Amino acid sequence: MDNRTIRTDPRVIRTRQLLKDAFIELLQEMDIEKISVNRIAERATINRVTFYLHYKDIPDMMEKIADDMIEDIHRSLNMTSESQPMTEEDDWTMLVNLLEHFAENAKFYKVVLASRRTPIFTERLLNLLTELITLRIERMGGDAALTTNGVQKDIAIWYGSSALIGTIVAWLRKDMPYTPVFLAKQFTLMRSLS
Amino acid sequence: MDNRTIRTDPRVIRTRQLLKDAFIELLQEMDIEKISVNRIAERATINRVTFYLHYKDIPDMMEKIADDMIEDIHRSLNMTSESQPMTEEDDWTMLVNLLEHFAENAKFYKVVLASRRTPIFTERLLNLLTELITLRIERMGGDAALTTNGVQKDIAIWYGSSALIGTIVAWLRKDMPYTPVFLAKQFTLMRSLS
DNA sequence: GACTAAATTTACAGATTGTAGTATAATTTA
DNA sequence: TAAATTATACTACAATCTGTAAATTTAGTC
Repeated sequence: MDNRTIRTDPRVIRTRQLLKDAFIELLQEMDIEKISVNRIAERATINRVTFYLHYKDIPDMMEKIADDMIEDIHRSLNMTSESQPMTEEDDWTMLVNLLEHFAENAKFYKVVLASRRTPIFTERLLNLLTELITLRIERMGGDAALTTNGVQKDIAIWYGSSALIGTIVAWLRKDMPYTPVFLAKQFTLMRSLS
Repeated sequence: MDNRTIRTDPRVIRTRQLLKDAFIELLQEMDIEKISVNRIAERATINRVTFYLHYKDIPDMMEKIADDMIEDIHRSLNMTSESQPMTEEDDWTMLVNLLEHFAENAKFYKVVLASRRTPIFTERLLNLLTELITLRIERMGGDAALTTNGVQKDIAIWYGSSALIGTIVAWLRKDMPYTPVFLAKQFTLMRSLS
């Protein structure tokens, strides 16, 4: 079975859809560690062996579903023929399109992005940074309690903490090409607005 | 065994350290799905049954290790007695302390935060957003190619893409308390600097 | 040295995994 | 429409993993 090219056979489409739906359902109900091929096949009313005709294992299935997700998002962006030449207008449109795409498929995205799929460590660290940034923002905006420069407080917190942890992770992945002090300076430069 | 309070017995400390080291080692070598209690115990030169004397299962062990991690980080911050009263100076110091703590324990953090523990979906989306933001930044700074306002380009990209995806995830978790358009406006307000 | 608690050893039932071979059903093509 | 192709179902199997139990040995504490 040529996995990515030939898949017009309605049986293939149906089977994969059933498996995907079953997997998303199960992700809502339990942690991923508890999801077995057995359970997925059972929920999908598909024979377990058939699963292996389509996917190597569960991680492989997740990769394929993620591939489809990226395709969907690309479509939702309404990219003009070439992706290079873009105006500020297009920039705004793309961002809105992206967010609306998430809103329309919120059920799916909430499960695969926002449920407890976030590994425990990143999650804990994110919580910690969120606390710290909350303190910092509340300290700054003693008067402008709720909004700062027209930015909603909670959104600024989400933004700042995610940016922080994400940058740290990227920095670690690249084997720390900058010193801690340099990176810290960069942080202060970038968040000088919020 | 009172898990968090009484653990002065050197045997307990030794066993948990061996289990933790073995787990971190295995995480470097293979995906988490392939890590079994069997393998951990084997690598730790500890009887498999002993694992269950300390942890319910692997996710439980990860939680406990994450607890310890948060404790460590808190210590590294050098919080002054009270955490509330802080100056801008303290803010800077904390940030530097945090980054230096990561640098000192990079081996551990790189494995638990920066290896492929990031779930496939978030990872894929992060890659996509990184591409988009890279385009945007390169478009803006046609002249100021490498640095914008003194901010390193790659760092600005890490920062912006992480902030974007993190905010979206938080927004989804909260069941989208803002409309897509409103959220998009907030994004433009916050990144108006970068 | 006696007492206490942790770790080991052995054993077991139940579940999961991945693969194989054959049979049946659905789809496509000539 | 009939034949050829391909997907799915069914049954079965060995290997591994899980979680728990009981009895024993080892190490630490008082």
